[in-house]
Amino acid sequence: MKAPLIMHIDMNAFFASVEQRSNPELRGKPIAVIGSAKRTVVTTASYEARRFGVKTGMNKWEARKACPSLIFVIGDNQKYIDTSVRILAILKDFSPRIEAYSIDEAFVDISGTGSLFGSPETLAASIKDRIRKDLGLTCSIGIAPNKLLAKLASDMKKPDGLVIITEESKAALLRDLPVGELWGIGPKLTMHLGAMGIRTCGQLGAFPESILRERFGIIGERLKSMGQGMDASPIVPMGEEEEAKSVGHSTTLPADVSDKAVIRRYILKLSEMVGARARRHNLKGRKVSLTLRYPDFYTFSTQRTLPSYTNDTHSIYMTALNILEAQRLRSAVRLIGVSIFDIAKGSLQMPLFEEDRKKEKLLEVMDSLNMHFGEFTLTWGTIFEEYESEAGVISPAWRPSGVKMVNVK
DNA sequence: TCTGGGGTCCTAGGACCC
DNA sequence: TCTGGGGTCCTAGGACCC
Repeated sequence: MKAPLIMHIDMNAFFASVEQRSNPELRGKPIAVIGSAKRTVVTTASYEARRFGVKTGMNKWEARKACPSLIFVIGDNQKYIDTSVRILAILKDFSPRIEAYSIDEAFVDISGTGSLFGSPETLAASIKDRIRKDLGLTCSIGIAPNKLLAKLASDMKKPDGLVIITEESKAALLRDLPVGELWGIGPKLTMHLGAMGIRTCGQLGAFPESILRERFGIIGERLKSMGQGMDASPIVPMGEEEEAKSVGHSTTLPADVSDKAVIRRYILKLSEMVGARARRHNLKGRKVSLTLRYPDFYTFSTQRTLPSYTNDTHSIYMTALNILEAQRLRSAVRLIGVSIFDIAKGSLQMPLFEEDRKKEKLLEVMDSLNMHFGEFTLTWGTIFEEYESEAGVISPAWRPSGVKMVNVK
């Protein structure tokens, strides 16, 4: 049996690089890709901007303060989607087993490709070449026996890096590596582990599993093996992904809102976005949740279980509205979110009654019209123009196809 | 004139049933 | 008057990821 070999490809400053590629005036300059909404954050900073300390997640003012000459570019999701699809097509030439992990990252199973494409170094060089020639973009590539280490490797040299970790080299690498560098160990776990005297992967890998398990539950079982650089998680090739488990949309309002009528209209818009996307993919949910965020960032969501599975905008809206009406708002609201979950494939849940069938027909017509004439041409109730300009930032949970191919205008 | 949006997985506690 | 345990469903919330 051939030894598993996994490649992780991480596009360098993806959105910013695509913008610099398509607009020569931006090349070599500090730029930050942002959303078009009023309260937006930096999605990606170019390497020139990063040198000034501009980071993902900064708001515009923080970013401007870090780098006064920073150029803000409003992101163009369709451009990134098209580019991502082309990258995946290039990867397809090298292996059929590709996991589109996010819009700018992919795992490729390159086990046993040696006879076709040469050594891992040669293969990585060929892929980098194709991406550079065809798209004018650079990427960092990590190659290792599993996904955990491949991801770590691609992160070790940026931009345009290539790092290979082998079974033989991993122990020396992990010995002094901070645990927080590992994929899946975030700030909180780093803190808790630190309090236990565990700071490096070497220490984590040598720690008694029983204690980790006791302290961290099911995650604890994995932690020790992660510290040892072991990971059995499989590549999930494109087209073999599991069905989505939830479908949702949320929006940060241009300004905090306390008027319930306005909040209701946003809930309607979000319900329609959720319903339309779920219907497009024939998914129905049995639970609806409404999320509210207050100006102090206190965020909570309340869910309600429905008697049957639905993807009907009206049902989603009414349920979310019921949740809202049961709340006493603490203050003005900053963010509103609506999602459905506990998902079933729609065809498994045929409507029982004629009324429901008629409603479904109506929704189908509405959806097809909206598809031709743009979102929200037709919808339940009134959606005012004032909301049309709200634009989102593309989700990294994005997939080239299926329900996760969200493209918020 | 602060702090986006879309996800997954896990845990804990309470209701309810046998 | 005091004593269970197991199982499922449900909700809320947190950690993590890009």
